[in-house]
Amino acid sequence: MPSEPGPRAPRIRDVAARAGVGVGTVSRVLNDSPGVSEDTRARVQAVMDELGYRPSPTARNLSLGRTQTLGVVAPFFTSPSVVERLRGIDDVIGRSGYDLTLFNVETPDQRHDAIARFARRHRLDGVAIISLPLRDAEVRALNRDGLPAVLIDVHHRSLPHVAIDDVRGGRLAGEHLLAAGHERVAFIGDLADNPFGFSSSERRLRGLREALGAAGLIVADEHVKRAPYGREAAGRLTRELLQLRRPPTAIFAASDVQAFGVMDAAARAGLAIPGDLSVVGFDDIELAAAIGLTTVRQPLRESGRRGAALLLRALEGVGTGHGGELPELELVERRTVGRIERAQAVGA
Amino acid sequence: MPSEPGPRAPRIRDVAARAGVGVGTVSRVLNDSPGVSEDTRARVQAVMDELGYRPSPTARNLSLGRTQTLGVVAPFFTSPSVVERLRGIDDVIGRSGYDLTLFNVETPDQRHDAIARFARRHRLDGVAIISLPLRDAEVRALNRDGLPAVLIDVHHRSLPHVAIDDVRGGRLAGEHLLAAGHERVAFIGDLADNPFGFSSSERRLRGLREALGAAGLIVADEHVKRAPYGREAAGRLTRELLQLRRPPTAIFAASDVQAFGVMDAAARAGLAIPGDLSVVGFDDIELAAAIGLTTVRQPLRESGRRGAALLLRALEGVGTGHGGELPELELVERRTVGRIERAQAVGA
DNA sequence: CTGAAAGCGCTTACAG
DNA sequence: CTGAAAGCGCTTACAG
Repeated sequence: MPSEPGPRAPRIRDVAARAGVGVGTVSRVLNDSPGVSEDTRARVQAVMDELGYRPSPTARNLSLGRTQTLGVVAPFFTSPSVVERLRGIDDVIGRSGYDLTLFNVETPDQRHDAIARFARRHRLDGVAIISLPLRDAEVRALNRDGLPAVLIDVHHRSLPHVAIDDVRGGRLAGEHLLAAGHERVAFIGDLADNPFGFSSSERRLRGLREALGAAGLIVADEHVKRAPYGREAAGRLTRELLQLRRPPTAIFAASDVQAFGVMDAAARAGLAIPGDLSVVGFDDIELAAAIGLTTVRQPLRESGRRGAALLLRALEGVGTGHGGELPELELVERRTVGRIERAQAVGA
Repeated sequence: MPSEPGPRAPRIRDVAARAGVGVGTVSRVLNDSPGVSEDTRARVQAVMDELGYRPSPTARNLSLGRTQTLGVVAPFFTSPSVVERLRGIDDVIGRSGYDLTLFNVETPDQRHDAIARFARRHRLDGVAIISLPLRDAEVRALNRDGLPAVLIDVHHRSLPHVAIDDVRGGRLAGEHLLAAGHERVAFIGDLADNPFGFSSSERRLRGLREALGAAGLIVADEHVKRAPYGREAAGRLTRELLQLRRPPTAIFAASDVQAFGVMDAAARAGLAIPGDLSVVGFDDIELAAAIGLTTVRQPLRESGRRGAALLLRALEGVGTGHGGELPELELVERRTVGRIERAQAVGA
């Protein structure tokens, strides 16, 4: 232990005694409640300063029936895109007086734990859930407990949420590739039936198919590859694609992290990007720019901000409004897509 | 609001009444305390299940004088290296029964806020502080309040901490570059006198100097550049270095993120890496491998695990033991360092 | 304007 | 083995 706890911290009653007032009065100056003469207020304040008094949030919360802390449930909270959303959440929660408690979910079990853990609003005043579609039973539990909740990166008919149009994002990627002359486009994404219920990957694939379809093209079945989220897994899928008799000329990855896996595998296979293979990612995380990855930008940080703002509003009992429109998705053109006819490297 | 709060959640007294026992007894079965007949225990348990009873952590904590939550104070908690450490912390705290509250520090003000906010152990049972050297007054405040604290990525003579030998890390980078024939090695790091007090950057520079010094070489003053942490800033410094009359043949960056800035600037300047310029980073964050960056690996995630374990031990009142030795630093050779004599690109 | 008291929902000696 | 009661440190009607 650093040292002896020392004399116990002063409580409200110590302040009251020393100031010669009742605890109620101290509480009132603490809370800037009206009905305290300027005189006593000053005196009490002085004693608080002198004693270095700090009210106990725990006691306060018990009395008030709240916890003053908000939870964030996120799968793989250390993945770059989740981190960006977290940053957005912190932008607004950080200065709100609420504490932020993290519930990391990396296994289906943890998912269950997390949700059970904050149930009954005994622990949290509200919760933001990132990228995890909720089951009906879970939504009912939240409602039953009156626990305000918002969803980020997930659509839901009865809960406030902020989400993007993934299908459109996939279409943007497809159209860009099409414009560059690609006709054999592959897709690398998450498992369609993953234990967390992520579904954005499939929607992005749908968008890609729509874009190609509008040009009379299809995404060949052998060109659609799925694996658990991650860079290595994406690299593995890429190797499979490259060994096909008719390998794709371009790969659209459901996330930048997966796109990096593609680039990695291509490099190891001795392929130049974009000379031999083009790749488009999704997210536009910070490193995409550094690497020069062409990708579909989604407003990650802003989604966190909106979600947090929505949560704060729900806390005040303001309707279940949805997040409003997020900034549009856009394709950010960098250095990983080459024109297919000329078969020559573009840019550096 | 999702819906009406519904009937209020059952309290311990409701369970007691329905089970025909006193609240003390319910509390005892709740806490697996001895001295409850198997009979009553079963009966009480049944009622708890029936009512869906969940004890209030707030009330429990007030009664017990603890909060059951641990804090993590981190600068830029969304930077890759901090995220890795957080992940390590979560590895061990996640299954400990403690909640994790985040205090993000991106400005000197926030630093002050964070430390004031959890003072007096009213809010937290313990705290892990990442990369922020503590001032003496802050350490005294922690001690006075009896708030267990551990430091990660910071050395301290009286607080449990886990840190690496940055000087040695710098030396590893220098020796590797030397072995490849480089004699004009530049350094890009954080501001020596930054508002947060980071100091690892300077120690890494010292190590670099030692290595070159041992070979009778020096790091030219004009080859030492510092800026606030970040990719763009590192890119800016790189451009300055490249415009020198005698530009360096290699750059050692104090972190991988900064190394990416170097690579970015080099690419924009039309320089090939490692053909025209070599670069060595520090950290070995996940993406370093994807990009093929040669770097000094430090055990980021493990540092979080050790720090958290230390904190847990401090919570149990077990001495202030230091983190023990972390896995050794090692230089991970990839594709960004070329041999200087032959002046030819190495690898792909 | 201000104090005494009850209440928030637990835990834990203290007596049976 | 078990219950009644005090206590954790606040807040907030309720009476002055």
